Amino acid sequence: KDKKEKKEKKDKKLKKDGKDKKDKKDKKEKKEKKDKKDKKDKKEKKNKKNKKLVVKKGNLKRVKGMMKKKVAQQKAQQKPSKVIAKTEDDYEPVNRWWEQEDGAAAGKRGAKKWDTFEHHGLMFSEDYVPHGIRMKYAGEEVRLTPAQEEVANFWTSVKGSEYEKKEVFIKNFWAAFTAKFPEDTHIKDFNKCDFNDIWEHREQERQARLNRTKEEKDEASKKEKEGSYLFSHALINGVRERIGNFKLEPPQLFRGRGEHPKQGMLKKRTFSEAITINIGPDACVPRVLGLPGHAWKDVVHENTVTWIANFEDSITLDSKYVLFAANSGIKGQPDLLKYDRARRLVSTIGKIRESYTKLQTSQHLVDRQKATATYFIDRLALRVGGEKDTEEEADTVGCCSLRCEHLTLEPPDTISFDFLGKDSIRYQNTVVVTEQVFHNIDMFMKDKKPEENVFDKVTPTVLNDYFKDFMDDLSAKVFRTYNASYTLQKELLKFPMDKMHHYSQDDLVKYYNDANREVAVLCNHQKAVSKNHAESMDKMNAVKAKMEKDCKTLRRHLSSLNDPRNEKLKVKGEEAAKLPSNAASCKKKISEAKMRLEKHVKQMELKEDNKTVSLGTSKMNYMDPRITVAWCKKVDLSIERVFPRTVRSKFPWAMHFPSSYVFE
DNA sequence: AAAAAGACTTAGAAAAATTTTT
DNA sequence: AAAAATTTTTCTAAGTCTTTTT
Repeated sequence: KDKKEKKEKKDKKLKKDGKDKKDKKDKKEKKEKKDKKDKKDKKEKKNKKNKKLVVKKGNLKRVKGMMKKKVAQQKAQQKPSKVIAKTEDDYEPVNRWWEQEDGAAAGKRGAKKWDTFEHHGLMFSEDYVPHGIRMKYAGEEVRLTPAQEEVANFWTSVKGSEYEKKEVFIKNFWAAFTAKFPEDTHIKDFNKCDFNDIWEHREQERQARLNRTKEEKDEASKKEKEGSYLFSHALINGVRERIGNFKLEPPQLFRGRGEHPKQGMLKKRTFSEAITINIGPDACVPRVLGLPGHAWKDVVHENTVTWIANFEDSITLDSKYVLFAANSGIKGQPDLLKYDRARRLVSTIGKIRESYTKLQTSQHLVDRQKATATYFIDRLALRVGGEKDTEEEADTVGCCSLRCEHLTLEPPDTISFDFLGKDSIRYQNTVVVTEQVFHNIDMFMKDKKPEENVFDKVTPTVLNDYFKDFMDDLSAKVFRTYNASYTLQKELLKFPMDKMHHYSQDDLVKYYNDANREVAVLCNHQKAVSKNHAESMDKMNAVKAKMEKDCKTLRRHLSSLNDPRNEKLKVKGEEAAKLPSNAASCKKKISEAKMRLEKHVKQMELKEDNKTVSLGTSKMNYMDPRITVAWCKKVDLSIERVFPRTVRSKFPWAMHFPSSYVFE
């Protein structure tokens, strides 16, 4: 049965691919693509061999079953004399946990995650290799020790970014840099330092790397893969799964977001002595590869957690985790539960709204604040906003930590928000609220200083405890997931199914992206304006002007064609030759040119609208992927057009849902 | 009851890869 | 063929939220 389904899928895909290609590509391109694909296939075959090796090394009983399966798979693949096309399923065997009954059960927090678990530890970066380029101090060359030189390198890698100009960053870097010098050094003044030679040298290296030929790049990435394949996957319950961050973070100057007080501090190289390894009790403890003579801090066998290793971050001093990649079952299971939780909120939200509307008039200040804060979390999809220590972190806020200075009240019912949220992203929004909410906020803010909290009686714990009354696994963040998914569905439902056939695949993608954008705006997912946005906008404006001129020229030409008495156009030879010789063809040209102009203007608008909006975050984290899958099936749009590979491989469990799926 | 620890999700920047334009 | 633009992937910072400790 399984095979049949797979085959069907493949066939469908093939057809679609064909269609897409016909749309645009000419034959040449087709051929090229095929070649590329063939290459890929070869590569993947090699990888598979490697995988087998890894499996062989494993000493687990379960592996035997897997091996049999794999052999069978391979035989099946070898049999047909011609392989016409491969799907992604052929490249990486997926762990189909969702096909088992209650397959996501292990996704619950604290549930047992594995019976057997083995991996090869973490990948350490190579030791620092000095280049010997000197810095200048007050015009004089200074020879640097390797340790000094390394920190100097870190500084040059920040050149051209905002960090280079930030006072705090410079201060912290300077402290880290001078710590590498003896106390009696004459190097005392940052402004007398000139790192340009070092920058130049590293920039040259960077350019050389960028300018490598395709072959050289492929060769390098092949080598890189060979070097990391040992570490990139773990074997959990006998299933090979990708690890997300198996490479240790290279040392660098800490790049905190916004006004982070620790930006520019030296983030030190992590050694094995700071790392705890989590692994099956029967598995071999991995060697500390690359650091001879070193040992792990500890080895534990905890099968109720998802981490592979855990180490202390030298900047924040709290622990960081090495975790599985997003496409792994161990990440997929809790993710599925997350979206189902948000779905259950759809049928509970009515009760919650009723409750908090009532509580907004409560005699108890705590309840009143709680209910009003919940209103924001529900209606504006604000984050809950835990307390932060501004000595240690950037000063950002969420709902509970909003201060009076972040709100402006405009009677009778309008509130303006202006604050820095997560990642120091600015949230600016003006909303009309209910009379009661306005009254409450006004009351909470009365007699408070700008730097005091609006909701001084409420903390995330208070809110989350309140939410537990309605659903035992409801917390503040679920409202964001719910809101995002609900909005996507609402927007996609507006699609006119009866006019479906007037929509090209590109039109459908645009329709989807418009819905996606609604969600991203709601969640305030932003990105920095690209460096050359203004420039390319200017270019597009120039093209627009040219198009408008062309339209005008054609219209004048038409009028002179219609009536010779009208003023003749004064155009030069080449351009004149292009003008049509009769009125009918001129009319046609005008309408064509008009269409082109309209399309171009639309494109410009879209670009401007998208300038600061990031669609990816909601796609990866907030919108139930089954809504997208269902819609794509309904309108016959191939999922690849809206879900890039990373997204598809994160949501394999969502792909089989039918077009009738609803988020409710 | 408050604070800290612990574990995991969510986030934008930057790098890398790919596609489009010149 | 090179350059520019755009998309995708990688990286790791920055949140949330539950559990444990004080």
